[in-house]
Amino acid sequence: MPPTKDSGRSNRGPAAGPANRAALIAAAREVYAADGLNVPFSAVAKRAGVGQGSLYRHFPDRTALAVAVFEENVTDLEEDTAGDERTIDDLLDRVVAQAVVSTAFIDLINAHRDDPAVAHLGGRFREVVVRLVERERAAGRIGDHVEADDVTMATGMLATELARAAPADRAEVAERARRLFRAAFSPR
Amino acid sequence: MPPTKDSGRSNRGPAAGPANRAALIAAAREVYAADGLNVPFSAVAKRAGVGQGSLYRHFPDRTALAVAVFEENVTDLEEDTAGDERTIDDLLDRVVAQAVVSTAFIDLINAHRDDPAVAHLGGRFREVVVRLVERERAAGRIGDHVEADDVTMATGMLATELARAAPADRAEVAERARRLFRAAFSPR
Amino acid sequence: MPPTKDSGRSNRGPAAGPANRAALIAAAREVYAADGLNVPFSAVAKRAGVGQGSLYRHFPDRTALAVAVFEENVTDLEEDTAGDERTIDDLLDRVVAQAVVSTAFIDLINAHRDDPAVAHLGGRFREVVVRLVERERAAGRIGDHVEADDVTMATGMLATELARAAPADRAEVAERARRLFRAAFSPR
Amino acid sequence: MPPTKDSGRSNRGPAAGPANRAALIAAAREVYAADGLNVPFSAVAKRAGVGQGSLYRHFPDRTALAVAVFEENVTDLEEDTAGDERTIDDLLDRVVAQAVVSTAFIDLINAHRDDPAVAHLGGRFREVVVRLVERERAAGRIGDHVEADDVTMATGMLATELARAAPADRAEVAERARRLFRAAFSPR
DNA sequence: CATGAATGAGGGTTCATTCAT
DNA sequence: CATGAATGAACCCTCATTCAT
Repeated sequence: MPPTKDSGRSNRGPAAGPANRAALIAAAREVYAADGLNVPFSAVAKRAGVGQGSLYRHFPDRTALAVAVFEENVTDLEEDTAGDERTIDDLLDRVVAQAVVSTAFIDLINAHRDDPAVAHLGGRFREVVVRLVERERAAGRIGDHVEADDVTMATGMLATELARAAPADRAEVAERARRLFRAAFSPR
Repeated sequence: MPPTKDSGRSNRGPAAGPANRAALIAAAREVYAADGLNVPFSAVAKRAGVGQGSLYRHFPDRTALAVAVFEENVTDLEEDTAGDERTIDDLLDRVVAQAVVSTAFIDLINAHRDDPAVAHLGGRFREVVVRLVERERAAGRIGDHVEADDVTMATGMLATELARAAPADRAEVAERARRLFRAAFSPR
Repeated sequence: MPPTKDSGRSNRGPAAGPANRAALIAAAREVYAADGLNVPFSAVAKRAGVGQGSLYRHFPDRTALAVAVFEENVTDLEEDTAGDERTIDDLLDRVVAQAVVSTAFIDLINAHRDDPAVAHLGGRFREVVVRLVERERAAGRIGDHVEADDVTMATGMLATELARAAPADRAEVAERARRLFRAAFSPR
Repeated sequence: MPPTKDSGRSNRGPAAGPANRAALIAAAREVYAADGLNVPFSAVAKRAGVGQGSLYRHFPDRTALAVAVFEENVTDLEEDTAGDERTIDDLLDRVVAQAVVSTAFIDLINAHRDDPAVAHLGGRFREVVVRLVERERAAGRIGDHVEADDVTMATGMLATELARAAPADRAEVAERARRLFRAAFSPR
């Protein structure tokens, strides 16, 4: 059960902790984007150049890792939509850019809606959307029939559709989907 | 009278071929609807009351089985939309009723768009949509901006969103999504 | 996920089923006796020359395997004690001969006393003891204070003590323990 | 006054050495009694509120820890049986109270009978038993056939039987076993 | 042509042990 | 000298696929 030998990169010590955590999050992003959501969990550790045990220490399960990944996204998003200039279109832009990770998160949210960490994150995301919708409605850029939950749902659909498409088709898919939602949201 | 030995359920002989095929398709529908898309492939055989070998004989891989399942759906759909009374809303109704299987099919289509059987089936589905869109547009029930591919995409989004939702939430999700697409398609 | 190649001994077909089952039981006996109770479960499969999957098919968990092993012992025991000549000493002889397996069974019984298969087997064993105790008491070879449960407990203690001892010490341990129990059971 | 920075619980410095040692021994007692012998070794460190490294520094392996734990028991026992009033029954009382830890020790003794620390401890325990047996025999409370090794063996059997039993059954098991040994040891 | 057992690679998770700080 | 994160081998179990009967 101990490492049979001292094979290669050894214990870098506790100092490596935060770096490992960050590496794991980055690796998760890359691996999900490259190989989809069904990669072995351990592939994340391998990609991060980190032992299996460290992966489990930092993120006891898939959900925890997804939460960490998405937490960065949401934080970015909050900062980015803090000002008054952001629109729903900007939100969809971001979704397009993060489609695969977003889909992973949405799947996990649906599977673990009771997990408090997940719920909290979902709440933060919804807050962003609420603010955007209010602002856009006030500006008359979207119809009164549009609710925040409609935009949230559209966000999920867009992400999923992109994650599903072959990379070559993504631009076209994104364009079509966004036209669809623009039509759905526009004032009547 | 031929000897009818072994009237149990073992080897029912060659005559069982077509019956087995049908049983497998039905079983696939049930199993996917009940337990989602991640059930072991072998669960289909068990549910159908058929040996593993027969499953593989009839359907060499998951795609082949999904194609067979969806083929029945498309055939139904073609028959059902042959007349003049069917609308896009009716199409979405059917999608709602078959959400989980539809999602499976969509995933497989995306993963095997080169498989001729898949392509053919996709073509048939698209034909149905084209006809519907033409008719609805002629009737002035949808806007001129709506293309068949928009409806196809909406179909996939709806199915996926439903397959993803917890069973208890499906009614609400379906309602919201359909409102969204109605708004997107309505004449301006 | 499929066998990468056709590496070595391939599928011997369903006919190998019963033989595999028997081989697994025999292997379990050997492995437990040789390496104690903490061997990896998979070692049994390896020793039997059988795939992991087959082990799990025949015996879904450790308990099921232990039950099967001990079932043979109990059946033997029942047959052997059917006549009138058998004594408690003979029972202890058998325990000595099967010490390690007996210990495994006792441990599992204690861990899964609710498992019906385990309970049934325990009941059969107790029956044998009850018969022996009645007969011995009638013959005046043991005291009236001796209950079947005392003998059952002694049986377990003897087995465990032997399983624990180094092989070289077993004869001495067996001798001492049996003297101890003989003293405990003898008429006053 | 020296700077007492970091009064939390991190690195308490060299002074914590003996305290840690004692905490680990106490933790081992608790953890084994509570969760049995198969807890992760690291659980002891966690329970003691001490780093993994300190556990390994003080006790390089499981045996070393078990020896330390049992050493306290034996020392207590020696003190307690120094006077003239103690009986074998008192010894068994103590075993009952310490069943799980005793079992752990017995297993380790059997696995490492060559380890000098283990041997020494075993010797001390045996000394206690020898004294008790002599005294009890002189008092006519046990038969001449009883040897110290018989009592030692009974001790181990009792501990094991208790450690094995479900907590709810322990009282009954203890009662039956002690009756058995009393019968075995009583003068003829 | 059906059956269903056999196979074994692979992914999940745990935990003994080491070692940088 | 304490800390506690890092490591990775090992075990568990599942399930896709094959193939003797």
